[in-house]
Amino acid sequence: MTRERIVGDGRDTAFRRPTINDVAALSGVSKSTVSNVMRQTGSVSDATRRRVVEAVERLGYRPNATARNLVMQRTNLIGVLVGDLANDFNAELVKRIEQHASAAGYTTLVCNTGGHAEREGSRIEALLEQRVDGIALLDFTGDRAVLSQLLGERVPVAMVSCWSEYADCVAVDDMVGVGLAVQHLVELGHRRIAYAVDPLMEATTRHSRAEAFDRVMLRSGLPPRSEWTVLCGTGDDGGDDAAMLELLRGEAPPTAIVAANDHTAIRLMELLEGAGRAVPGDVSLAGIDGIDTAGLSRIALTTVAQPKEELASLGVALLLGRIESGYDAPPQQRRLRPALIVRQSTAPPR
Amino acid sequence: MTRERIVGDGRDTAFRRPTINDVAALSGVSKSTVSNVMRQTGSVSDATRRRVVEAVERLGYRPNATARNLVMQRTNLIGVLVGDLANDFNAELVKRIEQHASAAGYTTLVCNTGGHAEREGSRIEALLEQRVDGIALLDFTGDRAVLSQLLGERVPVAMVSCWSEYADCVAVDDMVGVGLAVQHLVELGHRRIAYAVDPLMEATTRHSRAEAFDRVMLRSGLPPRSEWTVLCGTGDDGGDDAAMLELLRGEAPPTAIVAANDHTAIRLMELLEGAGRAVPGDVSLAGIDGIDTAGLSRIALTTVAQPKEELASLGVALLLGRIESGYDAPPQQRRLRPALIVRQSTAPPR
DNA sequence: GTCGGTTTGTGGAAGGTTCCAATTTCACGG
DNA sequence: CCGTGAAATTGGAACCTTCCACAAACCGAC
Repeated sequence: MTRERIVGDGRDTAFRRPTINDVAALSGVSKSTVSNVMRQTGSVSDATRRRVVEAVERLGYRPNATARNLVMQRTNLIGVLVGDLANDFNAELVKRIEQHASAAGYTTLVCNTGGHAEREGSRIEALLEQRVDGIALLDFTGDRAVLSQLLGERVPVAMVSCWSEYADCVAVDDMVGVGLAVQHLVELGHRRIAYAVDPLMEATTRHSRAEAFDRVMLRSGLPPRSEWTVLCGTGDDGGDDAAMLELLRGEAPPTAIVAANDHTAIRLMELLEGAGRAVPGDVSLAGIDGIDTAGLSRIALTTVAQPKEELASLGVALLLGRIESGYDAPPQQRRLRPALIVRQSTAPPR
Repeated sequence: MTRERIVGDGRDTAFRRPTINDVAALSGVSKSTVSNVMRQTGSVSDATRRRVVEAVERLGYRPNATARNLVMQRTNLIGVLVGDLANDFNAELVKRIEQHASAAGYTTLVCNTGGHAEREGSRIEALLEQRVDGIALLDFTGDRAVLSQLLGERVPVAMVSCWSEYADCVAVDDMVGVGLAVQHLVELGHRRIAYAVDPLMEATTRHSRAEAFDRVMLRSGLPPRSEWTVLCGTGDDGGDDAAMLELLRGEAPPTAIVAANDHTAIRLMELLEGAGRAVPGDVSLAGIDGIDTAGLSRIALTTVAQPKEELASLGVALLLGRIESGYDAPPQQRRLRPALIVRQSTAPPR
């Protein structure tokens, strides 16, 4: 039962975790009975149960999930793929997803892709090798190879706050969200409105919000101008903050900016004020997401808040539903309604 | 090789992932050879290798990590326990830890404990069942039962930004950190300095910073007053924001506050300004951690920044070191030096 | 050809569970 | 005391790998 000592330095003894067989031997029953006791299945007499429980405690036995996973073809693990955990919105979402998942008995594997398709692919590969029961995608680079890799694998996938027609999805209705922001600005009197894109943002959402912006502007009788859609960023991410400043320096510049997400809106707020433009004095600024930081009174960013809690709970529910009741069912897609939160970063134009 | 159809609705066919045996059968070699090809071990002829690789691709074979884990007694999984992922500092740390771990071939299991010892215990239990190779503790409630549970398990543990004499640790030197903050305030002319505690904060760090504060104050010839150490919080977390406001309303109130972390400092900034106290006009405010939000020009919080990148990389290095070169070695403990970042939330007293 | 040595390939055990069919034990009525 | 059905218990197969000792094939030299 115990192995021999391995080395001579006197402190390293072969250490073996107790197995179900050790428990069986100590309590004088078969491993099947121990298994039944541990899982509370089958029928075992009280006396036997007590003896087994005692042996379990004496030995400090803990079932080996690895072995269980192998035989059950089930790991109770779910993977969460996120672009940038340092983005408040993602962090909050992941936190809530982990909570719901663990309440349902699942443990969460988190992978940060940094928005690189290559990394995304390799992390998915790792998740699939670990035989996760399902994957929640919070960010998706949109890389076609990755998508087909995933779809070809028959692994349940739920997209949370992003979108694909082939998988279960839950996301905010971007037409409504962007509409709320634009309408608010229009009501304040703005006519010249620019749109700031975050190059690091998840691809499907990025497109859908950008498209929504154009449609909403048109609907408000304000034909969008393509040069007023600016990719903002520090440079190494493919965006160009200078372009936005340039735009504001031109004649008849935008009097308001809708940013594709709060993270960008707050960066922009820094940028503008650093360049001597007051917010909302010179330019109004609205974001999307509703991160906590936007609510600080010193930031006071007007934003279209996503219902994070519903996003997380519905996302987990969709994923677990697919895991537990079969892979083959038409994808379920849920659109949630966002809510406008008006703060002090927006005001009537000069 | 393929199983029979299962149900009659015509779309659900028993699906089995290909195993190493399927590959072996298709390519006409033994599973051992397939294994050798996959792991690039042993010696296999070019011709055979090609045939195997082709079969692997045809079948879409992916090694089953579950089976491998079982036989290798190794999962290449590490657990990360964090109190609150929605706290910027933690999110950034987790992100970096995940990066380092995955670069080293490990996948990361993230658990959010919410600061509850009970939840902490149950999440650790889950991690141990999954047979993670090691656990990184970013937050530790300090619960003794949990600690002994962990220490009794012979599982490698590294504490990142928290401390225990029994495990590998890497954290900032709190005496130095708090010292920098206090010294800065003293140099500005403050004599009456309060200390704001975050009740949700990780226990060991909370104590060490609180103790450091007292010692540093004493050293500066400013005997700390116990009623000036205030547990700040919304109430449901055990803290009491009102108490801090009360304190400021008294006579000869503190002219400066050191907060145990940036998160609390920023909350306090909101609170104070909401109550009509200007920062830094009426009260100076300094935090600890150096989160990104503190650097926003509208927040401009003076803070003692932790070297996040070193914390993460060293933490992972310590953990992997212990995993890969033996459990029994004296704990390694590393103290890093924090750095003061002076911004606009601190100024000379009135 | 045969011999030694190297390269290449193989079969089977082990790893720790769950599940199921089969067996043993038990309690009770006849 | 036997038979019966239910309750309790058990042994072995299966899950999919890795690893190791061993076998087969091959090669060049004599």
